[in-house]
Amino acid sequence: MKKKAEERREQILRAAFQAVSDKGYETVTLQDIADYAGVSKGVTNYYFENKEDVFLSLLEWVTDRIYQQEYKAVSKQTTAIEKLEAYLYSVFINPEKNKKFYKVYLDFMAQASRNPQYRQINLKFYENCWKIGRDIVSLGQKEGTFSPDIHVDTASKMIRSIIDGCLIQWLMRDEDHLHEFYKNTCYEVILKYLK
Amino acid sequence: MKKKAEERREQILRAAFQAVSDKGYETVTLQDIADYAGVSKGVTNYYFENKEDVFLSLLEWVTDRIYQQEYKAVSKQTTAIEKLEAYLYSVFINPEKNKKFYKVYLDFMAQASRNPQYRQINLKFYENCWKIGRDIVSLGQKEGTFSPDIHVDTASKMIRSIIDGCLIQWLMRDEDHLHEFYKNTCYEVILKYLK
Amino acid sequence: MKKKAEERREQILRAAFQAVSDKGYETVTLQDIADYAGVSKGVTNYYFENKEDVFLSLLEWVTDRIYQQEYKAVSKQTTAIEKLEAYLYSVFINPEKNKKFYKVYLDFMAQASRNPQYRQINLKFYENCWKIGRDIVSLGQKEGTFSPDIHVDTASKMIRSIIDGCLIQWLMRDEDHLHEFYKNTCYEVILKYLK
Amino acid sequence: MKKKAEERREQILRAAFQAVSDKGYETVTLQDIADYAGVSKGVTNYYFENKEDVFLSLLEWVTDRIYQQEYKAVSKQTTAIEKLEAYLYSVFINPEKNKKFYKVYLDFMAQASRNPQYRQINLKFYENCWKIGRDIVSLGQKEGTFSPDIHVDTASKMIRSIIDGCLIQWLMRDEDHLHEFYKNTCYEVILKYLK
DNA sequence: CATGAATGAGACTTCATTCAT
DNA sequence: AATGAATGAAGTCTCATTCAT
Repeated sequence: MKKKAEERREQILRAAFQAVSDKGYETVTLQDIADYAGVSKGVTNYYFENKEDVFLSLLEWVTDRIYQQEYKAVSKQTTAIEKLEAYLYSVFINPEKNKKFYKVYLDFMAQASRNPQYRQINLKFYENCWKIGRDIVSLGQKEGTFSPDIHVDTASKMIRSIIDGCLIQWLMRDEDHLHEFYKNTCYEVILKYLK
Repeated sequence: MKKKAEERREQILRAAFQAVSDKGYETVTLQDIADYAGVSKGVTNYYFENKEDVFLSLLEWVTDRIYQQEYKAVSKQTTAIEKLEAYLYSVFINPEKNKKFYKVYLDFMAQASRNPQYRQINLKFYENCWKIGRDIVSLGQKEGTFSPDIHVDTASKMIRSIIDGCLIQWLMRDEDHLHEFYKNTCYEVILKYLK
Repeated sequence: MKKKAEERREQILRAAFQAVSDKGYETVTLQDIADYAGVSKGVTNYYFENKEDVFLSLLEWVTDRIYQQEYKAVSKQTTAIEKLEAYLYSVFINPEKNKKFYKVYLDFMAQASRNPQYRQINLKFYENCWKIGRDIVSLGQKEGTFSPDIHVDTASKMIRSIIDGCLIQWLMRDEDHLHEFYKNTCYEVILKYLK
Repeated sequence: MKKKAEERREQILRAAFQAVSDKGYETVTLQDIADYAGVSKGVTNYYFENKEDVFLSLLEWVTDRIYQQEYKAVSKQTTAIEKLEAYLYSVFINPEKNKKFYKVYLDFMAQASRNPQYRQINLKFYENCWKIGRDIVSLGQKEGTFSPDIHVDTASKMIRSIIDGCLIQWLMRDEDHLHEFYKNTCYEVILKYLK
């Protein structure tokens, strides 16, 4: 029953995601994760090599999920503007989810700044995000919506930089009602840059 | 001699800065910090309440130092463009120093996402950065260099968001030679936004 | 089918013997034993009460096997000297097997020094060995080959002491080529003692 | 105060010796050792790298102490026979001490059979014991007490083999009153071998 | 019969903190 | 003012044992 095992792993990762978001990367214990998952302490070590393995798997799982959501949202739209908007609405999904993810993501980036394994996984996430950005910008240029002077690769990097910069600042300010402000302003800045 | 004590504290904070940058917020031990400072283990507990106190003091000290540098650089210039450029050159000082600071800063933001004390200190840093931004944008509007439609407060937030977003992405990519790229593109994006 | 079960137990014991020899009494896990036996983890607990039961059974099984070999070898000979020689050749069978057995045997003796159950099983082994010794010495005295002053019981104890002492020292020195030396010298010492 | 630290280490080793003798090499915990030493759990890790370091130090310490005792006892005597007797009396010191040491020693030999570090330390002990044996045998040959045909190096190996063989068998039989028997018979066997 | 998922006790180890010197 | 020995809480990980399938 490979299926069962895969479900179990995901159950644990889901619990780990919530636990890390609540308590922080280094503070969270395997016991915490087990508690969140409603399983016994030993289970985590049964499905994962060790704590680090849980975290690496978690980073991979969570960034992949985020990417999938973003990709799906963008795919549904046709014009560059629609796609860009869909992308931003998908990224700035809502205060609760953004908080949950960016808390964890900040933890992981802090790790990634010293640990190549985390960095590697994050890079894969970046590549995916950049790809979305590139596609939107290319399309916009073909449509004539965006300036032909913009360098596509560069723009894709900037789009994600601005997004992350905005959401991190928003998170640091810890005021849910500013979410709308950052979403809109982020969109404006990107749009102005691309036109 | 209050002076002596203050020097001692700074000696420890300087060591802590390097130690945290090298090893990470949670990984670093008081022993590490003592080693980096070339003092005995007990000293840290003598000059600081506890580990958390060291870290809070460190965050305050390091963000203040960064702000002072940025402020000084901007002050020396007269036109808005010159000031903006000076600001960015001061922020993107060089790969080594950016790496050292942003590693620590990511650690602290990860903490701040859950701990109000860190958040408070970071907010003070933000306020200072925003003030620099506001002054530049206001001046630019007075000069006629920047668009009068730009909302000054909003712009100041965005400037720092874009900066942090770029430097974090740069750090994650871990390639020193990209520093130049991010500095330049960051400047372009901001400029395009303000004009 | 009682037979099937008995075979299964022996299969596990054989695996346990190799596993303990390789990894050591306390280090070996039930999983190791299962792996060596090519069966699943649960099987061991199915055929044995618990880990201790495996080990007690193993000690009994392995000492019995050793004794049987020695007994058979001695039985084939007729004179005391021949029997003594056969005994020693059977004990000092070859470096590989001696190493395998004495590693495990040392482990068990270490246990036996504190646990009466192991001690009991080892005593049974001793009794068997002493019996072999007694028979040889008695025969030798009847033949006039060995000194009539030798106390038979005492001699039987000494013979095994010398053998074990030699093989343990040989094992500790970890040089296969010394096997010959210890076998020959052991024989000489015993012979000199008996004459 | 290097002295204080050295005393502390010895205090811990002494406690570890008793604890291992009582509970066994693998069964004993660092908590046990701390309890026996009357100190807190952390102390053991303060004075030793880890558990293995405690045990390696213990083996070294205990075998050295044993050797010193034996050496001193032999040194006091003048003739070969006297020295041999003194050696054996020193080795077969009394049931209590022999039991305590050989329990621990069996544990260590079991380890040594797989771990070169333990083997190395034991080898050093062997060399010392063999040296004592060699000196006695050489002297005996010079005196004309022992047969000139005996090979000195070989004899020294055998003496320790017989001693260890006897004491291990004695320990396995777990009857204090047999101590006298093994001591005497061991002496006889060695003497007969040397003459 | 056999499997292997799940449990949870318990061991080692690290380290912030205290405190006598 | 400074040291570093000592404490003990807490976390990770291993593994014997149980039990549903």
